[in-house]
Amino acid sequence: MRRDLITDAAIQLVAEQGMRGLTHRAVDRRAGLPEGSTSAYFRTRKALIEGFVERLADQERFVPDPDDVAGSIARTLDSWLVERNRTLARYSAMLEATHHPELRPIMVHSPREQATAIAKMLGHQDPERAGAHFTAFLEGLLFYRLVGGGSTVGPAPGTEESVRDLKAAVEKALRP
Amino acid sequence: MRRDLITDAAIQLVAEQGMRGLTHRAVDRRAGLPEGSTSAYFRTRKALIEGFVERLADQERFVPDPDDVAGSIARTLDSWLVERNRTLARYSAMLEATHHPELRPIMVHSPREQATAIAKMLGHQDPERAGAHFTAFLEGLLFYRLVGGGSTVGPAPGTEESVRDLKAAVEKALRP
DNA sequence: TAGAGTCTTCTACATCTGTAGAGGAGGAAC
DNA sequence: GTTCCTCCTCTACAGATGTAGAAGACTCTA
Repeated sequence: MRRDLITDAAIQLVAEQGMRGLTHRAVDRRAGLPEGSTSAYFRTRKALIEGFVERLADQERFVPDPDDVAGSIARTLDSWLVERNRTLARYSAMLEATHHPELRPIMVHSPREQATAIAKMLGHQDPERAGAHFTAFLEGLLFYRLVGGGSTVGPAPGTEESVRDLKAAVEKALRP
Repeated sequence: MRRDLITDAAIQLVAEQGMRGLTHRAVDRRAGLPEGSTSAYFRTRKALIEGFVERLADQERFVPDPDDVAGSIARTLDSWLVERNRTLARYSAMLEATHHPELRPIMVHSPREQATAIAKMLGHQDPERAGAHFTAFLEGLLFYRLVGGGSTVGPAPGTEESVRDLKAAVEKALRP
């Protein structure tokens, strides 16, 4: 699918060079397509941005295992660290949404409601707030590991140690 | 000081339009200076970026009150939420540092060592890790409040309620 | 007051970017 | 085979951008 080829190239570009690197022609080159291809599929830059954010949102799906909440969350986080570029692109997109409101509905961000549900399940009083804090913690864990101080921090993603470390942190955050 | 005028305008621009909005001429306009001013002070775009990141780093100084660790941290966090644009610009800079290594030494990010020290003080075993998790949590709290789901979340910054909410979160995170 | 040195403004230009449209290639329908 | 339609590639162009240097305004010293 040409369209996915293009949005995937856009994601890589944004991860590697930031939003500034996202130009029609740069995407053409990155995807190995003839000049003008990206411009044909996404006539405006706004459309291109929305296209790549949609692609990001499509690929994002997470269902926690009720028998191993902390473990499944830790594994998911670790996989996001492994897919470094996708996650970096996601942060760029979130920052972009700050001054580009049309993007917000695309990145619905159901995680928050999930977190509230989990907090309720674990018997927090005020699960609303606990869920928000929990989400913040996860978001921060990820962000900090990926860009904290400008570069990666902590055990190498994809290893057992990484998952273990993440799991310990998640367990602590889940504690009432 | 012309130089500070320029870097301050750059910070606002980046917060409002992202890195892409950071161009020499846009900074001139934003700062109300004649065209060419920014270009004279920062001949290349790279220099301009480094200039504004330095300015950000200069303004960032945090010393926790040992008698009220959680409270002083919470108040600082709240003040960063109030200075929304500065904090947003900082996130843009962190993302930028990902593919622009020269920026890393500028944003030294001492918070991490401070966090380790605090963790040690509070008697955590493995203060290294506890400090890292704590920093991640704070970073996440901030990030999530400011850009979570694409827009601001939680109690209005600058209010007593905001500080109280933050303090509760910080206290929990500080618990061994 | 004259001169030297710095700060500021203006102008130039090659390159890149967003966006549009013209036309071709290929396949399906008839 | 002809017609139609969709998908793709190429070209054009106005405007923005990075960067450099020329020239004017200002400031301080002697």
